[in-house]
Amino acid sequence: MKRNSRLSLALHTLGHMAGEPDRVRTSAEIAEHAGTNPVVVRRVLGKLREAGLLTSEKGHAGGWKLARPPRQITLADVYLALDESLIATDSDDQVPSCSVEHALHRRVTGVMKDIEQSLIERLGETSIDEMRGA
Amino acid sequence: MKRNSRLSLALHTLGHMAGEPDRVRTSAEIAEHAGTNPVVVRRVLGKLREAGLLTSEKGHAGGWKLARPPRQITLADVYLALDESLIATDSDDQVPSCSVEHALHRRVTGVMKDIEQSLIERLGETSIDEMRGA
DNA sequence: AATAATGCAACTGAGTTTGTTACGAATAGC
DNA sequence: GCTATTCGTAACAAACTCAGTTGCATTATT
Repeated sequence: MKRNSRLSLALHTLGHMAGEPDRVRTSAEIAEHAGTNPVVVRRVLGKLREAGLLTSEKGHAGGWKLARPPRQITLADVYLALDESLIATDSDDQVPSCSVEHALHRRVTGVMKDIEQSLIERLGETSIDEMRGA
Repeated sequence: MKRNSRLSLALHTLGHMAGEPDRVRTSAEIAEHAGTNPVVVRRVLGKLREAGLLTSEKGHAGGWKLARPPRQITLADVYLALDESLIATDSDDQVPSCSVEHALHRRVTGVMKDIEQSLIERLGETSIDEMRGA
């Protein structure tokens, strides 16, 4: 895998789950489908669980399941859950001292935040139901 | 610096240039403002030059300048010039063999491409003139 | 008790990216 | 022509990121 593999893994898995919402899947099963490792799956799906998109059960017959109907989970939910912040600006310890620089910096940051907001709104228009498979 | 520093560096520099479009700036000067290294600046701005957004002149009194009026350079131009592909899908050597998987894979890929297209369109609505400083 | 699953920490290896040095090529001014 | 200045590029080091892996504790079912 390469870049954005977390987002990709999340979307593929949710796409599967949207097809059979009631089926409980183990991380091993999901990892097999995705061609990766169960621990990696648990790491990514753990984020989605924290965000309330999935539930997981330990022990025998445990595994992962959607926490809501597929139509009520949007790509924005997934994006925010993964906390990727693709349009991230530089860190706060990087703010320039010069006032002209500072003004420009704030403007650039503001524009980037606007763009990210637009992206999130756009993502909110698509539910995982719209890419379900099987 | 951290993540997306290339995009950030490009936007900050273009923001400056949009404020004084005729002024020629050296990579050393730009690097000083950005708190980085001239070679790093040349690397990033080189991409923008390849895309036709900037011009550079060697030798005495050489340096960098906008190739077009600030209003005619959009954030989409910058994004595409840097070739970042934030919403990139996984590489082609990763396509699954199972037909069900394959169908889902194509759908997920399609959705991600749509999203990236939306992002680019949104970026095209803002020109670097709108974040000019000084 | 045995089995099967998640949760989590720690480590490794590959890959990416920034920073740096060095040097060649081109240009302007003297 | 000579010199100073600047870009262009290659090569390398250091830091960081990330997927993958192992190991083990915890929890739940049988």
